[in-house]
Amino acid sequence: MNFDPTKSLSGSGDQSATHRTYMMLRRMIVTGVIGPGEKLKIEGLRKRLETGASPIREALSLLTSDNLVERIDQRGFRASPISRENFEEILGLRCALEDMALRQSIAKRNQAWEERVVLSHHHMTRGQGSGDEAFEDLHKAFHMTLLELCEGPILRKFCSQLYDLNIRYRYLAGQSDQYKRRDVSSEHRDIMDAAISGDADLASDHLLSHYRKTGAFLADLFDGTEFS
Amino acid sequence: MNFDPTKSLSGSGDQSATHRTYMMLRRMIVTGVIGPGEKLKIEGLRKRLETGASPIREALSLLTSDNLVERIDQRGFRASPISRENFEEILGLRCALEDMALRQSIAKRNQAWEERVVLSHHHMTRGQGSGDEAFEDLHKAFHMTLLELCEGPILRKFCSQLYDLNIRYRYLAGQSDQYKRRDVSSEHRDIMDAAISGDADLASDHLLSHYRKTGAFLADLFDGTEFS
DNA sequence: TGAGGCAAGAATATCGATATTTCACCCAAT
DNA sequence: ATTGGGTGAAATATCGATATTCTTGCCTCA
Repeated sequence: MNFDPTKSLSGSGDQSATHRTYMMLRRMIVTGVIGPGEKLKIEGLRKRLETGASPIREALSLLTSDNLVERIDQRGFRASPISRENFEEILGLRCALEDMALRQSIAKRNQAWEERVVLSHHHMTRGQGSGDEAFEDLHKAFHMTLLELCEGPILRKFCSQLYDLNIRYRYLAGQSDQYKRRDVSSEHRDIMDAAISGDADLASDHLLSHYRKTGAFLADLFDGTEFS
Repeated sequence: MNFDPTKSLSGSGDQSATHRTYMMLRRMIVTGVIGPGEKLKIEGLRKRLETGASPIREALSLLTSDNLVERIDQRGFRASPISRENFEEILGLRCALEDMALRQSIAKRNQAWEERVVLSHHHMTRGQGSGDEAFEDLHKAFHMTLLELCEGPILRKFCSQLYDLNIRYRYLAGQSDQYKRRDVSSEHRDIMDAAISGDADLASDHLLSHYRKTGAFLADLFDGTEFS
């Protein structure tokens, strides 16, 4: 007795409701549509996302391990709170792990990889005209491509998680625009050029300084007004 | 932090069924009761663990992010497979992250921490007579106590995850016994002494050599007989 | 004989409903 | 006035049932 019109989207395979829900919730939390510390009520989300309770609970469980959602036993879920300490830990870990991953990746570089790096950089440059979210996707793709050849999937996963956590702070600060306009292009180009030429030390320097610059920029906001 | 699985712990209420299920499944996978790559059928687990399908699905989702379980969209869950590459990545990452965490921890050391380290070491030494699982819990507690003061919870969580993944290989190799009997006591003592005296370099050396020794030992097993 | 496809069976994903638990508020008693 | 207890409302955790999807084995047709 159950017709779901969204389910019959021409032959091309749907993903599971859980996966859809996971992606939507993640985006909502990262972009700040759902604020830090906000209570995530099943019933509310059920209506908002037009799905049942089970997919939502599962998606939230998944997000828990991404450190985007906290589970309070017997008391539901809430979006992870933010804090200066949290931000600083993310930045520090990110620098350490991406440094490691980038060096491994460069060590194993080959032509196909170099081409993918150039391409993703190009796409990102092009995407500066698009909306914030579209640009951020391309931006992430570029950074992840740089790490693509690193030793293993676990490290890549950690980096990806930390990336999302970091981006979240940028969205919350509402500075995504400003960031895009900052002269970040040259920083990206420096990283890319060094990586492709195989100079791991230089590439890592550029990468970390890129992160720390953005980091210092955001850290100031904590001293400013908001941020409970 | 895990007490007796029977629910009636005086006064303090039960944990949720999801949490119980999570702990049980995790233990079963880590200790090899559930083998690598094994299909995890909801219905089977439902009967085996005497609970409903929802808690099991949620527990499996949680385990997915610990890299102990893989989710195959629309095709259920399976215990993560093992491989030499996977093992080596775990070992390498573990060395890198625990090195970092241990140094941070030592840098912030204080008397209360030193006492906890000594105590957990003592408990571990004592526990060598107990069963494998009991000893492994104490062993983990000791190592995690060493990292207790590190900068943040994310790093600790990563270390804890990697620890479990590593231990799993030891169980799968069926060498937990042998490990216990190896002269691991002196290695632990060296680590502890260096940590407490504040010599981060020395402590880290001891810790990493401790891991690598065990690592080399296990790696040989891959060349030996089994391991699908 | 082999490839392709259909059908039955099994397993998953999801829904709706219910039993517990928690939370917020009010009232009484000191 | 403040604390303690109790009550009702809201939300969660869990269960049982159903719709969907995948798998496997068999049968037909070239």
